[in-house]
Amino acid sequence: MNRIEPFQYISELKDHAGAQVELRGWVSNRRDSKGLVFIVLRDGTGFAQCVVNEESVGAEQFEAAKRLGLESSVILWGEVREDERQIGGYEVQVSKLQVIQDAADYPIAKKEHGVDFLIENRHLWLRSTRQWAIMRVRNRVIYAIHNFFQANGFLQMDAPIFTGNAVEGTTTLFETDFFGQPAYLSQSGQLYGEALAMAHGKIYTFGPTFRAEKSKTRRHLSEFWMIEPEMAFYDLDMDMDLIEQFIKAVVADILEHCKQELETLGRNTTFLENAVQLPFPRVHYDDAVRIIRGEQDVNGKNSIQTLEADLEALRAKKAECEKEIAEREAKIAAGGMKKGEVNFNQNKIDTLKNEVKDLDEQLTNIPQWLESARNFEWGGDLGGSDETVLTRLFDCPVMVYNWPAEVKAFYMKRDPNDEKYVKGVDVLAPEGYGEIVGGAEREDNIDFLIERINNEGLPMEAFQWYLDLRRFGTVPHAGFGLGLERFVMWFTGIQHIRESIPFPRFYGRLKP
RNA sequence: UCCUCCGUAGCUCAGCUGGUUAGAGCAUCUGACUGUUAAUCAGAGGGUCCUUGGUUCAAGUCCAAGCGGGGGAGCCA
Repeated sequence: MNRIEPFQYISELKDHAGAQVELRGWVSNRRDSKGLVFIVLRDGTGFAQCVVNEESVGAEQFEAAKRLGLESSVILWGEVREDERQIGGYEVQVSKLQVIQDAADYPIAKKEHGVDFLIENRHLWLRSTRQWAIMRVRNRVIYAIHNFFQANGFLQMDAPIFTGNAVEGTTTLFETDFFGQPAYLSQSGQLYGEALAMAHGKIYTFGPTFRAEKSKTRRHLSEFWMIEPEMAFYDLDMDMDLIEQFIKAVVADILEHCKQELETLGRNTTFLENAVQLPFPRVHYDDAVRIIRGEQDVNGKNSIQTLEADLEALRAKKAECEKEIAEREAKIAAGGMKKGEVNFNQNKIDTLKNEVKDLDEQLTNIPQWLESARNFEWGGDLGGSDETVLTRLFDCPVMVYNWPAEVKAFYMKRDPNDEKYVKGVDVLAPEGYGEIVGGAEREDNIDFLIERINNEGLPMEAFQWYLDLRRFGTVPHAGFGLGLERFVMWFTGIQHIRESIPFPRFYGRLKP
């Protein structure tokens, strides 16, 4: 488009070195010294330090700048100077300043906050550096996903959000009133995706999904976004090939286009780079069970021993933290310290104490995980901890395929070689991020499908339209579902899925 | 639904085996400082210790119930 804005953006400063610019934005931080005020301005495209000098702007504007509250909105004019010490490498020497609004008592302070407080102020929290970076990665992930599918002959087709029945029959759904009859918020667009694949060959849906489970974990949401491709004439092997190429393409795109954001987030990109370079291991469910139970090693690594070593390492780390806390406390108690030094040590102690809390939580969880891994029985679904145990042994995403039929949904195709199994696949991300993709070849035989619907006790009437897809030109086909937020979580390295979506909805949280 | 941890200033937290008037940092306000990076320094204001009940001469601290929250299990992406 032709340029509309009569002002410049922080992201453009590098093109204006030595020149005058006009910036419009918000005061994300302010410090002052005699005759100088340092404003860290943010405008959505980035952050830049702007220096207000009393001699350049005069007493009146200087006083105004000195009093600006955090998140005040301002317009600044000034000269761009290169300065290696600054974020982005540039700063602005302000010659004129106009305050749009002087904001008072911004609730989010320049210090640590608890999760609950931050979620309560999510509408403001989104302005902070980390959240800003996460949202930019999210945007690029969405863009890269569309790019990949659009470039490879897939049509984007949306599934309905109101549905008359549950897809898998197992999960709790949100019930609403649809002109007098009960309707459920969609928990998956997959069945509709299959109908569209029979019309267009290769399609994908990209929409919100809803689960009413009262989950209280760092990787569950009540409302999240799912991408569900569906391909006619694909079997499970082709499905897995697609999943792998797709994930590699999106990861590569993010590594290329979100360098700055990943750096801001302090993300170690080793595993992301691995995901682009290394072939994803494909592990049969039976092998996964043996690996989890510690009966089969992977590249010389044993699951139980690895977990026990992790436990030992955590204990050592905790002891180290406690030692440092004691040392710093003793130093403070000894006295003779300047106030600033006391504060510095006190802050260190606070950080360490929080670390110890986190470690304690892991120390109570891991023994339970060990117990669950040792006693894992063939035929069960992998729990969150089992996923961690398994992925801990690999350096890139792992695909577990051929699952026991009982633990998977009715629409998955039974393996003709052994009917105990269905041709499903779960993709587990490394670094403890767990299941990011669930996919399968679909049952294309109408008789088997009817049998499964009956066995699960699902209402046959609701599935008649779906069975039509098998009555009229049934073909082998496959697809998968990808959780956008879990994907974003893994890319950004964040510990909580609630940070991966602008306004998270989860058990107990409907506002803001 | 189950297990587990937590609830003290606007925010993050300390407060020991119950014992004077409830503590710190940040934030806010006043002042100092011409290069700060969560700036620093001096000072000021700021409290229903989640609620209810109990034990006690005495409860932020102990006990019980409730409410709210974190993490995990189940369920899944």
